[in-house]
Amino acid sequence: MPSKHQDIFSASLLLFAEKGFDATTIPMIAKTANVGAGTIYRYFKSKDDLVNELFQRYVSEFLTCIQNGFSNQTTGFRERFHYIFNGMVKFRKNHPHALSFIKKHSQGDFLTAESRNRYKRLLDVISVFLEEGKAEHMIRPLNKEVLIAILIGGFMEVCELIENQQVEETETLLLGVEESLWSALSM
Amino acid sequence: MPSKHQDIFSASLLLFAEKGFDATTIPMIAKTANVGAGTIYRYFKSKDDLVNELFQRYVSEFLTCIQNGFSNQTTGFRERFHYIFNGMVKFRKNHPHALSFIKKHSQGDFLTAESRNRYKRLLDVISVFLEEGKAEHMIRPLNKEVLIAILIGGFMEVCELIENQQVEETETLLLGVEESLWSALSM
Amino acid sequence: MPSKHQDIFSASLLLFAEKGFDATTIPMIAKTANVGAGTIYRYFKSKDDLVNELFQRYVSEFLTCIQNGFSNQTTGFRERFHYIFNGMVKFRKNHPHALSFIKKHSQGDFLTAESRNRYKRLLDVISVFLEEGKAEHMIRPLNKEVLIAILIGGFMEVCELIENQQVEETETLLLGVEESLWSALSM
Amino acid sequence: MPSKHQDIFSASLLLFAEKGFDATTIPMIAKTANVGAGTIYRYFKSKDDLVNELFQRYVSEFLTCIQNGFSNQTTGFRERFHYIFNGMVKFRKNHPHALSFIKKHSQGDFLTAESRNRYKRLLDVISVFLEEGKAEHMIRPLNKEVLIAILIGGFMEVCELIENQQVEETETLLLGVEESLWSALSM
DNA sequence: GATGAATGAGACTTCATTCAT
DNA sequence: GATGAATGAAGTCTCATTCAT
Repeated sequence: MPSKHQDIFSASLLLFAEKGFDATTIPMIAKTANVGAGTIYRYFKSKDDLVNELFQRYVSEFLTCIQNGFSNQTTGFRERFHYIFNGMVKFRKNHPHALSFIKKHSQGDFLTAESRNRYKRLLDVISVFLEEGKAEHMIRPLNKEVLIAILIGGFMEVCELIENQQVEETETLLLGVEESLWSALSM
Repeated sequence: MPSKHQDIFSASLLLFAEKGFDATTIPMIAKTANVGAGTIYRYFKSKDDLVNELFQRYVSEFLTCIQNGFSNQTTGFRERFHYIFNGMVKFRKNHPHALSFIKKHSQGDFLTAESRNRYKRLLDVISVFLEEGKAEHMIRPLNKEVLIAILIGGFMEVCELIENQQVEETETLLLGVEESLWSALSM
Repeated sequence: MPSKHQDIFSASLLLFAEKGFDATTIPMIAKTANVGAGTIYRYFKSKDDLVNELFQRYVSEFLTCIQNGFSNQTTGFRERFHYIFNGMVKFRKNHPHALSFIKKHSQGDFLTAESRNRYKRLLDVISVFLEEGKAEHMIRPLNKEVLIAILIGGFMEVCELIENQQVEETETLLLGVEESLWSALSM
Repeated sequence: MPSKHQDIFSASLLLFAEKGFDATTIPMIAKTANVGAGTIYRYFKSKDDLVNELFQRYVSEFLTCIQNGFSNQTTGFRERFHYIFNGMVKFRKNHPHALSFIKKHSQGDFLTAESRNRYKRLLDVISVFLEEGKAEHMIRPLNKEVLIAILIGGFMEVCELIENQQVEETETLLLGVEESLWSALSM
């Protein structure tokens, strides 16, 4: 695997997360990645292509992290939520900036159908959990989109605080946030 | 009555909320507002100026909506929260797209010191409520930035759903969201 | 004669002389003349038209001033030069900024054939004097264009100094300049 | 050898000299230089930057040409004037259009402090010569600004004639002009 | 007649993308 | 394969000119 590809990926993630797609220029990425501007076009067809590949990759990894919790086949909903939350936290740790990036770009006009699909699949996995919870009266009887909005909206906002270093990530903090979000969802 | 000014304001709000500052071009705004591109510059010094005026105006109105609840000098925290939430809901109704706009642009590089200040003042008002609640053990003992992130992050995300018509705004929905968010904050 | 016409004329002269044609905008002229921008178009077909009318008028007046000296039918060349020089000085006094204006705009692309013609006629009058002087070995045997360049170039440059108040216009100064320029021309 | 840089420089010099800064557009320069419009911005930060670089370079070269005459440490004023004049002529030959350019832009609003300074230094060198000459009663007792205006104003105007091919540059012509200007300055 | 709000052509400038080296 | 100089489409903004009031 050519290292340049990874360098470009990392630089893009960082810059897109920080400044957003439009405010990030190809020369910026090239400089941050220590490659020539033209080199980027060896690995990605276009800037749109680059952002879509990034988006798809990190959305998929996020999904994986969340699903890893499920594979345990735990039964209690509170426990399943714990695994989901843990997955989200682990993802955030393994991929700093990735959540900011996903949050900032999930509505972008540049996203392809495939990218939107991947994102939808991510939300679907959470939906399933929530719907099952609703069926067993463990989760509030709210529209699943709304529940996801509260969960993801709140969590991502907290992640941005951490990534912007406005708040320090501690065990206590995470436990508190987890409990808060669980309360928001559960009956 | 300077109708054009209002037309430009409305068109900008709509487009900025939908596509974001960078992805919205002056010709787009002009076309949506049914004015010539040059006309925009009779009313606003620059695109940056326009976005800042929009931002300040709606942040201030948002603040007003929230503070109107307080003037009642209610004592119970749950009740105070109800008024805050109501203020937010009323604001959303009076100014469709304004919340999406604020959410999407509150971190923009183009924001002036004054704009950032106004936004900070908005958060401060909520902070005061939360800190008082924490002092009386009504609100979870989490960092206030985190509490705000959960409250605002969740609420704004729900608003986007409504504005994108992915969810219908009903009395039941709002009550459910209010209860969910209160649970997220309260002990 | 409507006073507005004169107001616009004066304001234009001042601004064109100071900043040049391109750097002077119609709104600037309107403001300086205390009229609306649209009013200018009642009196002049276009900005080009305005600058051409100004140019023609002041070149013609300059020509008149110079020719007034000749009408005396003096015979000595030094004396005729004195009258020419006096005419130039008088013109400068009656029309501050007009010489700067003429100097700065005599090569402009916006000048019409008629404007160029008037300017040429001005130079021609001086040419005649110089050619006659050359014929009588009173004036240096240089190309007439060159003699004019030295005379007009030097004189105009001195006028700009006076108009920019880098030098005070005194009797002594004028006598000195006249003598200097006569020496430049005469044998 | 960055040929494009030179191409842009030459094209700019030509167009600025002919039409002036304001009337010269970037597309014009690009077309004349046979480069894309964007290319100009690889070499110059802005149009203002371009004109200032041009100005400083040619003013400095002009100064060098004039000072080369002085290094001979000649004693007679007439002889020193000859070297100055020769320097000016040589500069004109090496850099066609540069004198027209300098003349037309020496009062521009776009000039930076550094550009103005360079120009002032050029005039200062001539001033020193003139002041020394005045002290020894070789040069007319006129304000030095006025003397410079006559010398430079006359010379530059003649140069424009040559560059516009309204007059042919011959040895005889130059001797005549030199003599004429010397007469204008000397007692 | 007088005004100035409105317009859009065109200016300067940026930046995604290509291609010769 | 890697580079970055070169390009031109497109963005922001200005300003001569028009026209409803």
